[in-house]
Amino acid sequence: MSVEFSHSQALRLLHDVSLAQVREGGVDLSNRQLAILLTIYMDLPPHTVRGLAAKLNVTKPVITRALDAMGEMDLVARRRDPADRRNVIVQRTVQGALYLEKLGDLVIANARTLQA
Amino acid sequence: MSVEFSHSQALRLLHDVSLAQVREGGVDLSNRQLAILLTIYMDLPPHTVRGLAAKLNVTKPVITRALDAMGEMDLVARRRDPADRRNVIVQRTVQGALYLEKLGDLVIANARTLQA
DNA sequence: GCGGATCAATACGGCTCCGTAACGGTTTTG
DNA sequence: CAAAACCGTTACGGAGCCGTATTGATCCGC
Repeated sequence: MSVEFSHSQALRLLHDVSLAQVREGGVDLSNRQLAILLTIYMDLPPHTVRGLAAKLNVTKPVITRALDAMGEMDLVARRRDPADRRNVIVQRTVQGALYLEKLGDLVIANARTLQA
Repeated sequence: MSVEFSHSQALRLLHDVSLAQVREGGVDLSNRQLAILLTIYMDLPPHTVRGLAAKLNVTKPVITRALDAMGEMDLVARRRDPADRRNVIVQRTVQGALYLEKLGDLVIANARTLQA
């Protein structure tokens, strides 16, 4: 089932969500970091640095640094691939799942208040 | 008319939109900048630096710097208030309206593809 | 008018992220 | 096995944004 809404509803939703994020002032991820985090949690594993870099069309150091930052916040975890020890497998964490759950709730709550 | 969707739909929408923004690699605004831009275009004018700072719960220099950056991209314009020359009135631009129109289209297009 | 209040902008030091390039560790190839 | 390929990380210089404090301009109360 697809979701339909108007142009102004779409912008209003973005506005309300980003405003809530800014006003809250808690965890504040860049657009790139959020894209990486959501990819890790919504696309099928396994996720490697190289794979994420290709999927997001950015360089590998960008992924490494984003994982450093989000790992510091316990939003993701890293682990060497035992099968090929050159690879790093990026894994989800309880903290990360919790963060995205709240983010999803925020979107839903704001979507519900949209006027046509 | 409100818009209802599921938790995973909400996150999928965020994922697709942020991914498109990152992959595209064009104009990339911080969360704060986007919140400011959307406020300028969706809330009733007039918009002052102080007013925006209060609405977003950030300090005034944050607004000034964001307006500097977005003004450089022609997404917003500044003008002294003739009635009280201490104030600066923030105005919309054609370029800014165009950017938000594309952004809204991106959200709508992605929302349409959501699966239940 | 003059002093204080109010507005936006700027100065400053610090932090984060960027892109390119180089690096060690691991695996594959010939 | 040695050489080449591959993977993730780190080094480096540069750019952008942060918060606090200050400045310069303008308005208001007495």
